[in-house]
Amino acid sequence: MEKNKKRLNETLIKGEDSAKKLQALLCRRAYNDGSVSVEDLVMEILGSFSRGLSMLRSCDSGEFAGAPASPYMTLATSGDQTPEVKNRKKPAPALKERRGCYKRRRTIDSRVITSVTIEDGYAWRKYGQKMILNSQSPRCYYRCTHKPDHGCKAQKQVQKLEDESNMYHITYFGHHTCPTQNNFSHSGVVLDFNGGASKNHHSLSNSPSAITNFQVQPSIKQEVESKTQSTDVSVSDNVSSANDGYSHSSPALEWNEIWQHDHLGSSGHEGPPFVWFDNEDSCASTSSHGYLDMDFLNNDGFSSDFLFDEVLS
DNA sequence: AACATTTGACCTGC
DNA sequence: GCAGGTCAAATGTT
Repeated sequence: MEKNKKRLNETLIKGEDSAKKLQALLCRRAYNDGSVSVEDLVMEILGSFSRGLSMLRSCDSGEFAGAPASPYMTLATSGDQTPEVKNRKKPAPALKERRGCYKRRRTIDSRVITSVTIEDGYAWRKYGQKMILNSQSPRCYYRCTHKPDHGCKAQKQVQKLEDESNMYHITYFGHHTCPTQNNFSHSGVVLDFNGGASKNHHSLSNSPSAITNFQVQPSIKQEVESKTQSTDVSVSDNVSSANDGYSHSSPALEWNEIWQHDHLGSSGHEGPPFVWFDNEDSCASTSSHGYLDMDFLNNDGFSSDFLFDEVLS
């Protein structure tokens, strides 16, 4: 176990070094196009590594081995909480059960993208919105629409970037386990984002969690919005899950309602490349995020070397 | 009626 | 105590 700890520590140190090198390279590039947000992004990476290393260093007495592998809460069993938990701080409400216990946002198993639209081909249900410190735009919280019926644990947070790019910082947590999840995920599919800067093609993994159907064309969307939901495995059905039959409120439009002066995603916007990271520690602030020119999506298990090579190529 | 979003309160970690 | 994440009642939409 101590050996594993050492290896993990070495891995994180290596990652930290890589991020520092990336910082030096990207910052120069960022200045060329007038953006400094790349620096922020790299700072997040460095921060993640630093925190991870700090945690490792702080638990050198064997507690690391016994620490939970995942900070996930078992929400499904929240009703089984001990009375000590349920009655903490305040007396139980008279007419209803106390809310289930929940943990603060877990930081593992998260992926971050930056996009002009918050649509990604899945059906999401908004369950909260919160103003974030030092951020002019609220952060919106979504979970998979199919959570109640299929127990899908996928969640995402969406926050509008505060620059003038009308882009959104989207952080995904967990993976879709619902039957209507993405159906592009068979291996061999190659996405070609013609958003301008991107030039490379990348085969997608066949991971069911890989979100591969970004940038649904508005025309397609309109077509499928009128469809009834089915379980057929097809592109159209896959797209239809983005709105899941609720054609009245696409996420993009919803956002326009929140920021009435925004005009995102409603004018046939050609999909730009996304930033896509497996994130070890989701960022807490998106005050000035930008985006990298990156056109691949790879959700599971890519190495940091691969990621950085792609960015720098 | 059934589903969605909104929003204030609640809860937890730092 | 604060900030972020979640809950759930109220409300809106179809």
